[in-house]
Amino acid sequence: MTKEIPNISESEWEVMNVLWEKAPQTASDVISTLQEQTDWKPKTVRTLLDRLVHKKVIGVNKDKRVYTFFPLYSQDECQRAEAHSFVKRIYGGALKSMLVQFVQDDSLSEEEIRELRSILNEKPDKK
Amino acid sequence: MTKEIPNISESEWEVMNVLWEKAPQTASDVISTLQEQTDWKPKTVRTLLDRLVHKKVIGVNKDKRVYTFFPLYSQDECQRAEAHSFVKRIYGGALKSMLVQFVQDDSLSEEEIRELRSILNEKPDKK
DNA sequence: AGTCTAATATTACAACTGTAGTCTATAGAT
DNA sequence: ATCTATAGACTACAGTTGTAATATTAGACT
Repeated sequence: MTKEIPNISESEWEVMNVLWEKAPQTASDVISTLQEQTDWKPKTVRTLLDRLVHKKVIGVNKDKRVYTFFPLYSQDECQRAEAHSFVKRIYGGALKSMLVQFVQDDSLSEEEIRELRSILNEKPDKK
Repeated sequence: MTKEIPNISESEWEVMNVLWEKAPQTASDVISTLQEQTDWKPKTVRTLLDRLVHKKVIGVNKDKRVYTFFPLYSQDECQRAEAHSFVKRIYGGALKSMLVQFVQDDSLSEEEIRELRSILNEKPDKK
């Protein structure tokens, strides 16, 4: 019964990341934060917010003169949704292929590899 | 000096996967294969092939009356490109977060986990 | 040689995206 | 009460994507 999460575009993800960081936030808040990381004009961010509201990925509180926005899905939910469709599309579902690639690429630090090992080791035996 | 790989859309990836499987192939070949996995009309697949040619992701051999198509980039290259930008966007670059999520999700079979462990173990110590 | 068929080439068209700009209304400043 | 800066609403506009349909052309068949 997993709710169907709407598609979130690349730019929209940036906005979502800001809102997951802290919510609710006003448009100006989000704009300020994004101004530091991107070169988008305020109106651009505003459009992205409006689109996310329209797509029902975020909600908006209109009680006050200045609206505030907040996510309607957890970051975790959205990440999982994206990740699964991504792995399916790009690796034909073979998650392992991707991991192998990353490990080969040295995308992971020694530290991360150690952590990963322990995560894998702690993984309880399948039911 | 990594060549800039053009963006490959979701549908286009399906086509690419067919061509990486075997190349060169005629449009009909690709169409047949995809007809088994999708419900796309032949013309749709044809359009995707044309677009990939236009984007210079695949090449086309026009010597014969019936053209044949072939990838211009290896699957590996494209996967890496996609994967890196994906992890950056969705997980803020924290690959580990994604892996943890997958492991938690039981996305990996016992078998895969075993394999992964050995991959991690064999990973030579960093220079 | 004429016709049919299968490929190729061209065109379509709406939704989604990236990237804003203009118009309107209102809270705050004077 | 009036003016002004801002927030919000509406509009813009081209490129990408999904999803094809129509038109043309050149071998294959009769």
